[in-house]
Amino acid sequence: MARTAGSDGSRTEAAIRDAAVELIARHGHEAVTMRQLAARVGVQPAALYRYFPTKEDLLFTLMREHMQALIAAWRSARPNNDADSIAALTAFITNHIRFHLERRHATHVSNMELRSLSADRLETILALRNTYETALRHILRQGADAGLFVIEDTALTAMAIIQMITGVIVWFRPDERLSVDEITQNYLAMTLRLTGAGAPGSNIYVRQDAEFRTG
Amino acid sequence: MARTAGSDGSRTEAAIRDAAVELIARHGHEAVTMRQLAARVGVQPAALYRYFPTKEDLLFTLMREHMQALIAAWRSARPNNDADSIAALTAFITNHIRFHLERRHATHVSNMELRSLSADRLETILALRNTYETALRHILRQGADAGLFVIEDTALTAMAIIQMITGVIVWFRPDERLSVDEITQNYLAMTLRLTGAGAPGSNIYVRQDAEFRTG
DNA sequence: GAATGAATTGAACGTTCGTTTTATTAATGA
DNA sequence: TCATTAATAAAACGAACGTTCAATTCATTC
Repeated sequence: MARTAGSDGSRTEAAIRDAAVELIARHGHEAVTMRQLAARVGVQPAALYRYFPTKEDLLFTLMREHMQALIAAWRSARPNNDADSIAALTAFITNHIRFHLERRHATHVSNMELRSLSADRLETILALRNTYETALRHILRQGADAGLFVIEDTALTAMAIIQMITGVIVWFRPDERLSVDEITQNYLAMTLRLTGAGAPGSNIYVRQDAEFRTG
Repeated sequence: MARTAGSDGSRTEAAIRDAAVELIARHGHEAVTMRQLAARVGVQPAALYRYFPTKEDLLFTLMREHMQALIAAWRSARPNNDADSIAALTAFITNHIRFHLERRHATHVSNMELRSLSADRLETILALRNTYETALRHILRQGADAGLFVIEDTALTAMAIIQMITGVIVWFRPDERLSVDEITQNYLAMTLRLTGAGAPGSNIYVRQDAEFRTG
């Protein structure tokens, strides 16, 4: 046997990516073998090496493209510069949760498999992550400066929010009793309270809460 | 060679546990080899099998004892039943962050290596985790019933808080610019706002924030 | 319809893995 | 002091690992 009937390089590569994301998310990069991955795709192990030179290259490619897609998604979703900080934060939370719920497996890979990367590749992924997180820090700082937020420490608050809203992929399952919209609205309400967007003197807290309860 | 001078079973076992927690936290369970672990401890690979029958047994033991220690820590730290929900939540957050910052490596192992466990052992660890998380859900529900908290969904809020306050181990480093106390107070303030403990009509929010800023 | 390149197989390489077995030495207790 | 037990070393096991290479077949082009 050799080349199989109907074989197509671009289709095979896509199948490898899809299978790899799912397998690595479930079992971890170290635990997934090239033979296991090949079996899932329906090819022989050697065929994988036509598309990715090493096992780590495959992992790195998946992670880098996921991070780039996340940054691109935020670039499309963010409001104009003249929007107020609460609108910007709302857009950030909404985009983040939607993006991550649509790509639970890929997010798991990008968050959990950093230690399987070589030093310079780790640096690349962390730089992309920092680019994304800086967007949130900017929103928080602008809102705090404008007196809209109550924030003790911008960097710490940004980490706390990121951890909280990314954590949704840990417990969310497709058959969840709450819809994606309900979950998003709920996390948004919590984030706005957490940032003091509903602090005394502002009516935003009450409005948000009422919206959630009646929606 | 055979038994070495000064060798002591209980000391060797403790050394294996310590080295295993650190290595697994850094590289992952699959990536750590028994030879690597033995070298770190300073014994031959075969010596490990006197203390743990298999590699997975070692991992499971570390995870189970960590979860049991976490539950025990909360049992000692929790206030009386007649304490109000805000005091209970404060105690929970404070205990959680202190415990996790003291055991960053073990927490990493318990949170990240679940997929390396067999089905029934996974169930055991998840049951322990559920026991712990139920304590938080109780606090949130009691506080919401008493009108002290504003919570849309108890289970979801509990997950969000757990993710947020456990996430501290991801970015915290021993040389952090903030002290453990500062970090704890900051997370506590965020959690109280998130749960609406500073909702309009309550003066708790303002008090907490002022305490943090002046402390 | 022959030539050329793309896609894949099948087999094998050397290495490393978790684990087992056996022998040997150090500590312990009568 | 002498048997006994605890603690380890040394060596080896078969299996599985990531990866390579030559051979082979399908698709495409002229």
